[in-house]
Amino acid sequence: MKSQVLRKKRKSQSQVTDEKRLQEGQERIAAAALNLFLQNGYHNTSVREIAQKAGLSVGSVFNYFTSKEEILFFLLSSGQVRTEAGFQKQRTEFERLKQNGASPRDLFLRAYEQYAALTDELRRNTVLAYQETKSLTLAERKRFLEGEERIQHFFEEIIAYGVAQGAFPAGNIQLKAHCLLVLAQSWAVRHWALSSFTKLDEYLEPLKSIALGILESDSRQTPALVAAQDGKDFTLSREITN
Amino acid sequence: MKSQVLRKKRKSQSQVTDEKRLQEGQERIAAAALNLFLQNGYHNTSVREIAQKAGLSVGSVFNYFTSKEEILFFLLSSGQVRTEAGFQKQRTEFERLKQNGASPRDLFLRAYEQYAALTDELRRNTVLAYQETKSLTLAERKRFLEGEERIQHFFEEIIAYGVAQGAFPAGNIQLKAHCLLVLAQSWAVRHWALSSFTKLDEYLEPLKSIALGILESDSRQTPALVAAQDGKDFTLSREITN
DNA sequence: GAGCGTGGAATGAACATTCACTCAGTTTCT
DNA sequence: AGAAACTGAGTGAATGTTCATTCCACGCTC
Repeated sequence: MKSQVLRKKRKSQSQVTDEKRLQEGQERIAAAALNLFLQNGYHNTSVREIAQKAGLSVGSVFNYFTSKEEILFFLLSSGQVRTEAGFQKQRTEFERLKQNGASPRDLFLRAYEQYAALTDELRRNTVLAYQETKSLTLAERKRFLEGEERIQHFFEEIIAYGVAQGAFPAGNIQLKAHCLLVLAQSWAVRHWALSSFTKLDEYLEPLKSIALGILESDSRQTPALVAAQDGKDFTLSREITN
Repeated sequence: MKSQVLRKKRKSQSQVTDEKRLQEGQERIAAAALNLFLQNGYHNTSVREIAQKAGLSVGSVFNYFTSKEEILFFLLSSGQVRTEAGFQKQRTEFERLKQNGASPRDLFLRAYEQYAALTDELRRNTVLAYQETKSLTLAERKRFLEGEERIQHFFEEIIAYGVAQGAFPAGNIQLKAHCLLVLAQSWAVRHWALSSFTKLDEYLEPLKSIALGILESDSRQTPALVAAQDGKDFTLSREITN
């Protein structure tokens, strides 16, 4: 089990009071921590290492953050905040373009480009989030998932709009939105497998036509199954569920 | 930094000698550990908890594994081994079907189904692998990535075959294979976002037509960009690279 | 300008806790 | 009885956090 109970209010003594200095210090420490976390993982990184990398003493770190955990929060939620900001921007632009009579296809492409740019920019935070959610409180974890859900819903909306306009065939909208998000995120998460792409744009360009392909596919019609022997015969052992 | 140095040879005393008993014990402990690791993460799980869940004392755990880390290795590489086994099976069946003159489309669908079944079966191991790679030696980490690369190459081969046969349009094969794998894996990794699907088959059926859509799309032709203001204007701050 | 007082910030040794791992003794099996 | 397996209190190392002390920049007084 774990602590995750007492999120104590900031200790009275010895906090850095100057707001600007505090922020700068936090950014500095967090930047050092992000590198170390990505390299070695949260739990394999000691506060001493963070302090050293940030050019501070151990004690000072705790003038800027009340706990090591808070550094992780800071990193993850700053990613979250920026995602949210970008998302809001997308939303308003979407409405604007819609009013201007943009085609569903263009609406989608624009939104998808923006989303991809955002995940690219926050690539490192995203990877960290995926790897370290287990180190979060349940509540915090939920918040993160909700953020992503909101974005997925947004794409579902865009698709639904296109369907309503007759631009895309009907089909499982949730599934399509899921696929689109996953493919965009895979640029961050599975970067290593995309050796032949160096810049986001190189990846995004061909991805866009794939994405359009997904939108235009009718995922209700199921392709014929291949007749073959039982596909599970390489099953080896059961797993215990809890 | 970390330990990850001394992979000591098994201690002389008090190991479990009976091979069968040893294996059963390991499976039992590993199963308990997998649940805990998935629930709380590797580092937030103590050996005591594992022992308790497995119905053993702490000491006994160390009769079956020489370290906590070894339990993690066991879990990850048993997943790896099973993936590899399934993969080999796929490969031979692929050759067989190809000899029998199966269409590229059917060849692909069959392989994709099998791969999806495999990732579904090993869902929990896969998630663990994604979350805990940071706890591995560099060498171990590399091994895992190589395993996945091999599978991606396999799909690239299948696609290339289809292209050669004139069944699929040419296009960026690496990218397509990447997308296909990511979508299949997302069933395991992003399970929570697929609330409306309860069984793999429900997900796989519509996914197959999406996958075929990807294969049949020509990802070289780029869709027109939407004219709009700079898509990066919600950039907020730089990240430090190391 | 020299001396002094003040308080915010930095420091790192010390503390407390957690936890992987050991081992001497006990139980179970044959 | 003897071997094999199990047990759990004990050990030591690692590490998050604290806090008494030091440092330093600034303003005040004479």
